[in-house]
Amino acid sequence: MNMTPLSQDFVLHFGEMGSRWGINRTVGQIYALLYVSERPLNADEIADALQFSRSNVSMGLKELESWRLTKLQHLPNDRREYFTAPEDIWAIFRTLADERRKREIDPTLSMLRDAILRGAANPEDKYAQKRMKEMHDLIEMVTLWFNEVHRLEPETLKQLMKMGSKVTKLLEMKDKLKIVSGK
Amino acid sequence: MNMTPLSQDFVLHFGEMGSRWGINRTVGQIYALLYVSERPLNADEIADALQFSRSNVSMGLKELESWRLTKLQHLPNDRREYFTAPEDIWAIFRTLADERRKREIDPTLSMLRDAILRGAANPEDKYAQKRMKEMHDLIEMVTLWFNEVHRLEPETLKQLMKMGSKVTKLLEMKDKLKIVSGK
DNA sequence: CTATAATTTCAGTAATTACTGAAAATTCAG
DNA sequence: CTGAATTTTCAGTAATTACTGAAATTATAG
Repeated sequence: MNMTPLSQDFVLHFGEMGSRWGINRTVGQIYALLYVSERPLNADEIADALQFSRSNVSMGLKELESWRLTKLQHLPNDRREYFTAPEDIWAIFRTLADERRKREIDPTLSMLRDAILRGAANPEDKYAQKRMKEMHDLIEMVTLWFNEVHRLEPETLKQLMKMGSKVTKLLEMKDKLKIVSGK
Repeated sequence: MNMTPLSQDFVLHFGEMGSRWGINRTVGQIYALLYVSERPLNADEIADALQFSRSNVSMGLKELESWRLTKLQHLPNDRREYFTAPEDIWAIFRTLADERRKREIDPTLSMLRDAILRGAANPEDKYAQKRMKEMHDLIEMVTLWFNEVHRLEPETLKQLMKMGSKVTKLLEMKDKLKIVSGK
């Protein structure tokens, strides 16, 4: 199987971008290929399209699976495993955010919390703890908020996003409304 | 100079985390060290504290500079350059988000836009374009919103975050308020 | 069960990225 | 200017990460 030039470009770009994050080129390309492919692909087709060894594809798929970014299925009269990227782009976004939180944010928050609670004899440590607290609070705040926004329906989200900086005004309105309703 | 165990742990954790992102261990550690250090440090002090070669520190600082994450200053009667991390953690967060947008999001959006506008003869390309459009719209939406939120004052942001999922209710209130005020 | 198809593992190797020390370039006090 | 202090560059090397092919494992059709 050979990709169309359109898919080619997309796949290559994704490979490059992947390597700017922790994700390696191979994994990025496999995901991109699945993402733009309408029908499910098996490992051999992927290896063929991307010119990777079969074993490399196997490892890449495993990695993607650990990120919960692929779906596995079987076709009738075919023993091979077929892979797709989930349909709903919002779901993909959430999954990715979730995994990153689990792998990167949570351990960092935990480390920071521990560090902040330790005894600090010297002024250096006092200052370091102050800084760590600031970082901790920022991360926690952003994360908490994100978790909440996460649960919103795409429609609500779109609405919110259209508002943009008008949220400030909205917040003011909220206070007025409270007064009006007496609540 | 030797770090306290507290700073040690923080610096090491950051080094590890850095390498999960595109940032290398060295750069992560240098930044962490500056972040928890109350007074500015020169390159030799950094090299000494982290046990890196002087030239490695030089390269690391240059990298951090390209991310606009360090501030350079001079001390009286000292020719050497001294470095700090900016004070305001929100400012740091914004800078980081800005740079990532510039380096990762913008090129991706541009690639997607181009791809979507190309002619698509076959059904595969049609589908691929549909998917790319979905991705493009998601990224653009999140980015636009983020840009707006970005400009808000920390205080407003905190307020918003405290609200969390209540934003949905707030949106409903907004509609009611419109009716009440007749606007 | 058995035979074969499919997938995974893993040791070895290739490719990439990180790091160093020496040399070059730059800066600035005198 | 001059020369010492400081910083940067860069070629070579070390360390890490990615990738392959062969062998082992697992799954399933018959």
